[in-house]
Amino acid sequence: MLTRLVLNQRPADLTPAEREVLRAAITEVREYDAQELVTPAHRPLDSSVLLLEGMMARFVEDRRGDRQQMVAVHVPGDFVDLHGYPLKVLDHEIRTLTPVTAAVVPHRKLNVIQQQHPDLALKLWYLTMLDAAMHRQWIFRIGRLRAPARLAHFLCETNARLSIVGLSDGCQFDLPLTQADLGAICGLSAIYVNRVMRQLREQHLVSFHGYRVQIHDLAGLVRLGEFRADYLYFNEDVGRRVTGVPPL
Amino acid sequence: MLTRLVLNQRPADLTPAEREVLRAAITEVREYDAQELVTPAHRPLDSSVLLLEGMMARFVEDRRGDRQQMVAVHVPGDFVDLHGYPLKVLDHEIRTLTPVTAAVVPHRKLNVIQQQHPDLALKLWYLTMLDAAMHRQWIFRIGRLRAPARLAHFLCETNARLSIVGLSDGCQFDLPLTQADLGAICGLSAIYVNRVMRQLREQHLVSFHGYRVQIHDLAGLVRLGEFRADYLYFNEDVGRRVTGVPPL
DNA sequence: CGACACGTTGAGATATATCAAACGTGGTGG
DNA sequence: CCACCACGTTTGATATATCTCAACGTGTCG
Repeated sequence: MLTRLVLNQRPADLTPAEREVLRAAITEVREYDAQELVTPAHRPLDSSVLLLEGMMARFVEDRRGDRQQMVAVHVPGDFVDLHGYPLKVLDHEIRTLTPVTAAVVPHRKLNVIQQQHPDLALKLWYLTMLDAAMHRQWIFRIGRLRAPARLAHFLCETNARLSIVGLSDGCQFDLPLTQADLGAICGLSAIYVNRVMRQLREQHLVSFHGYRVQIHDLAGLVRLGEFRADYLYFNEDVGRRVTGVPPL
Repeated sequence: MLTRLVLNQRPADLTPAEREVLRAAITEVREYDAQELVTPAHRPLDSSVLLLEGMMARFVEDRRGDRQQMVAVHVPGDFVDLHGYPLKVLDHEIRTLTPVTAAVVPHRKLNVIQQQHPDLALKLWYLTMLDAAMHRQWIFRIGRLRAPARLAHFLCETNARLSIVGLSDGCQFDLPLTQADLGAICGLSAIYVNRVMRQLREQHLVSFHGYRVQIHDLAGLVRLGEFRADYLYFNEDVGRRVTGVPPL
């Protein structure tokens, strides 16, 4: 089912009826190439996209437009630009990182949900608040952590998010990002990302094979990145699992 | 009127009837001292606060709890922890920076709005999306800008936000933050903030007298900080004014 | 085969942090 | 009234993290 992923394993998980309402709001499923612009900045929007397969990201550009800061990475199950529904116009752009399959939900359908399904509407609001919580951790990551910890923190977050949608087995997952991308995420230069990744490898925390990440010491990575899973608002057992606490 | 400030000068400004509904949801007006904890992290909440006078801020703590990253600063008119309504539990704490007057809105009142006033509920959602947009610019500021530009960007944002609530005349405002606070905002050490502030002063961009900021060259500050006001979602004329574009 | 994107390494430049010390300032208690 | 303290600011000297430039390797794809 197309909407099985949304809010999965969170306290505010959707009811079957709500899933059905949301599913019915999808008018189209679209395919995108890698590196394709999905939502431009500063243009009025009339629909939002729900990511089914592949990865997408959001970018804030600086004045010259070359050096971009990534402010969010999206995995399957994310309602990528749901915030475009209340905002109408975005302050950043959204692009695919890989080939993508995504469901389109027109804002007129969301209007109906907002008017007639207040409980579901609240859960959609909640969903956008999860994004905001992740934004705050990105600020913390870049503002307070040194480069190795930044990478570690990002890898922990990504591992956790991929875990609950079945795209990480808890220590191994695909991460289709170049070192330049990781730099745009962590506020580092691509070259320094390279050196820091080597450090992490030499400390036997993670290794990288092509675009595949293998975590060798999750607890160590969590410690280095000062990662706490609580801001992802998973159910408790999930939170424990993704921070390397062994199951009871 | 207590709610006059909310969403003021934005396209989604409240109607008089909506203002009245929101005003009626306030059960109490509370006073706080400076540096007081208003909302702890990781505790269930049952009300949110609307800031009327003074300034507040939100903090994400690192593992040791000493070095904190500020992720948001709040000025009068901000619905500081409205996001606590959908989230129920916060991933960060909220403290006052100055003595504060704030209105308390219980979540049970927000439930009624969510159920019975979908248009107003959407505007409240919108309000939390403005916070998220500011989070994204904080990420950009810390991730892509050098220290002088970070300070400049933050000062531009704060000047703009204070302007629309009448607390800046466009080039002068009170900013009750220590240099250590500015460091916690910009991801810099307090000592370096001091040196960078001197640079800004020597370039005749801004000067500081106690806790009063005077902007001498707004256009220059905007350029240095690569500041664009669009993410604040003001009406157009306001946006032009706060970026130093002279009135026609 | 050449072009191109990405990864890797080295050397050197620069931005920022850290440590230490001195200086104001306002408040507080004697 | 003074002595004192806590707190914030300012400055200098030095350490460190990170960036930039340049070069080279590798795989992929036309």
